[in-house]
Amino acid sequence: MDTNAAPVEPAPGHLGEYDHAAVEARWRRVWAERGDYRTDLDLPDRPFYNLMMFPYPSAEGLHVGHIIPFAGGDIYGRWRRLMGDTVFEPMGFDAFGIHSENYAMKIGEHPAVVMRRAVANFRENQLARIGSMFDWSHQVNTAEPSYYRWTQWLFVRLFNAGLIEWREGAVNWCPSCLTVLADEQVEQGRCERCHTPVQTRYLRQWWIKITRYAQEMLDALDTLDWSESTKTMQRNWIGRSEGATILFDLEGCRRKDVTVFTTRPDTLFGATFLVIGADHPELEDFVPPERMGEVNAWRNKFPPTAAEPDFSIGMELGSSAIHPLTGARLSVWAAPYVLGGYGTGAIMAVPGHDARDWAFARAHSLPIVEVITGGNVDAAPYSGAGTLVNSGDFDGATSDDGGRRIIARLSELRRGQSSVQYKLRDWLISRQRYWGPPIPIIHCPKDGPVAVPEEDLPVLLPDVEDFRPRGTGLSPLATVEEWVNVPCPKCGEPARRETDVSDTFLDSAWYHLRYPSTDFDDVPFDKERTDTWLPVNMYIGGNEHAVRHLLYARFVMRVLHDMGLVPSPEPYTRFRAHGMIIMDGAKMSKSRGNVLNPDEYIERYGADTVRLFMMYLGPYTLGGDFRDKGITGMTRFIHRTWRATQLATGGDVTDDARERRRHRLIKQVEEDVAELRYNTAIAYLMEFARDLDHESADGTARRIDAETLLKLLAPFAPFVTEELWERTGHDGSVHERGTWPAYDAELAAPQRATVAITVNGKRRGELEVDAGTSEANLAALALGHPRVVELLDGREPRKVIAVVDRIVNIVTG
RNA sequence: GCGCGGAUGGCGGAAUCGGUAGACGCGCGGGACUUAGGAUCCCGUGGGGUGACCCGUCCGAGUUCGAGUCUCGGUCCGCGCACCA
Repeated sequence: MDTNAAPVEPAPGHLGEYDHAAVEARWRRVWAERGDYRTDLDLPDRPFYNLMMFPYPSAEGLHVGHIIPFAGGDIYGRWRRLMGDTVFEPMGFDAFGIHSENYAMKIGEHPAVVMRRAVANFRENQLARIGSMFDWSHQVNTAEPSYYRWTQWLFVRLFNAGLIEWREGAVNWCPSCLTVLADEQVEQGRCERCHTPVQTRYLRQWWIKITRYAQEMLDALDTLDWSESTKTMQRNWIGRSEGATILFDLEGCRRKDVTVFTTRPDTLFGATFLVIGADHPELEDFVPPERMGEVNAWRNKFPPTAAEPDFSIGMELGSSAIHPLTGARLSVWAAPYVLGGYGTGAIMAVPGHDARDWAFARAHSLPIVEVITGGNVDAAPYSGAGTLVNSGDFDGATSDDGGRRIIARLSELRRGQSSVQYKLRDWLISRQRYWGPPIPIIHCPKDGPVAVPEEDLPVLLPDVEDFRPRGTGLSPLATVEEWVNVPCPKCGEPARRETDVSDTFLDSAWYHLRYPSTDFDDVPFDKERTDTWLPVNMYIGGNEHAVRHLLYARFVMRVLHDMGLVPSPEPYTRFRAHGMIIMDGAKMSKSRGNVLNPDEYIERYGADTVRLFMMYLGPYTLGGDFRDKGITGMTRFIHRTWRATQLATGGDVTDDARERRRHRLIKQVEEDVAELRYNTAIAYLMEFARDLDHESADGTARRIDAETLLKLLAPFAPFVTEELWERTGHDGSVHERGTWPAYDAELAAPQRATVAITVNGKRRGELEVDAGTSEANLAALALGHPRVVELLDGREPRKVIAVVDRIVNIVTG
């Protein structure tokens, strides 16, 4: 065969030009008109809820990074549909929140106006073009009253269940955003949105008691089919740690005693002082009355949320504590290095065996005692295990055993017990901002905080002109007198509305419940619909939401399940975190100025090409480097498919080798798509398309191979495959449910095998054999191989290892 | 600091249970067709020698007939958490 000959081209015009813009516009229109992607939610055959994290509609629009979840999730959904599932794939908008509000302020427009414009742009100009089969008849928008009415309903239900509390606490205050931030919105002491150093304020706020579910949520992680990285992050965030609580008596202050938490009860005899968190809500109770003023002045002097720990900051309070076993008198300190919000907010300091306590003791000339052998505590803290010394009766015990015995002794004295603590904190949901759902509470002078009756919901967000935050600790809503003043729902006396709005994460914590029920306005989620569709079968999104959104959503689902309102305690059966797309080795972000708009790529190459290209960049769950150079490879692939499938008109249907090749392809693509290994699935399709193209050129290409290629490619490139399906004479859609080709495992298995021959581990030849040729036969064939005979030169091999279909290794002396 | 990933040609990445390293694509080289091509198609492409040979998967040890893959030690990169007692 002349290898340089170009394939025979058909007469010009025969195939038509591939015009991606025309093809995609046409099928977008046809699909919309026919309602191909409207799901019958009431009579699903095999319901499959395929969800992708919804975006917040920023004014900048989508960037190429968004294609990853939206196209990647859609490919999976389209595949499930071809496999026979009734796939529900909705999309919506996380439209409330500080981010949208800040942008509105920047451009001096009302957030509602900005939001409506951004949503329209996202939906009509961007999401609609990427070829995902979103069912827009069930769109969700968290900023619409028809949605946030039910967010408020959820708040009321949580409140009535005793899971929401109004209490004072040290909170993170962003002096630029002029609002409270949750702990997880603070990054290294700075606001995650504007990077301003965060301050601490003491305010009365609304908290959701998520900590009650810490253990349950930790345990249930084992039952979830989620990305391991995500589960690990949740485990770390929940942060279970085991240890003991120990009671110390106090003298010289209002409090009689204090409980501390430690993970090292074996070091109890090394405790030489106590430290109370500087942000402890009841710090004053630890201070002798005459020193109260001095301590408060000190406490207000420094920002407790410092970026870098500073162990020189601390103050001796003047009261003292009594060691529960030795009776020794220990000094009591306050310092910011101890967190008022974790454990009991107070610690016993064991400077010999804890690095932080050691640094503090050194800075303040406090005694350091060795109670565990293994280091030199004068030179450095030793935090490993060892043998107890200077510990009275417990000397000589190991750390483990000593710890257990000390807890037992404390227990007898009613001075301590083993204990479990979690890093997870309660969820602070108050925001002193405008652009969110008003918290549905009315404060009555007589009845205290009263939930707005469910029939009075929604509490509409009043339309105010000046929505900018005040910085007073009060939301802009507080200035709307006619809105704030209402009668108490309980007693009818004059009362005032809560003026804070709730955290955006409350909106997104339950949106998966709303999608199937958007056509119900009397309930947040219809029972039957919810039982049919929940939990979500597949959820795809970024790992940046691993611990907040995903944890809150799990919490809400669990609570609703305990209330008997939803069929499962977990919202998402399967979750996969997609990888991050980087650009020139750097994360894509606005601040780097390397955010790419997908519109121009779709315009230029078409959505099919862009989808394929993005999925081909690297392993889906690891991400990859975006360099648009390689996109031409995808254009070639689609052109090749365009040509090859239209020219494959007949062929020998019974051709055994080609039939085996076809079955093998189906198996490979199916197995890869099931595990989101899109890059390798595409590689197999390209290989197949290349072969088919060559066969088309010499007129032997089989129609069934073309059909198979179109079916397998359909989830990746929905437009062009649909067009070609029609052009190759088919009625109906290539995406029709349940039409994925089946493969025969026997046919998919290779029939011939190339077996390598190695001598002492070095490759010296190969054998072409029937697949499954026995080890004995392989060994015999290998020993008869001329090259092997030559190398052995009459010597007897010491050992011959043969592995069926793989290798023969001959070992000589 | 702690936790979790990762390191393979010029580049992105393949490689099942430990069994032919480099699938597929980009780029590059050569060719075909063209007035031209940054269009399209075909062939080649880890490095070195250029005869069937040697060297090659971050570095160093180890286990094994055989290691990209397993074990131990180290380096570098990314992500997450970061005073959590």
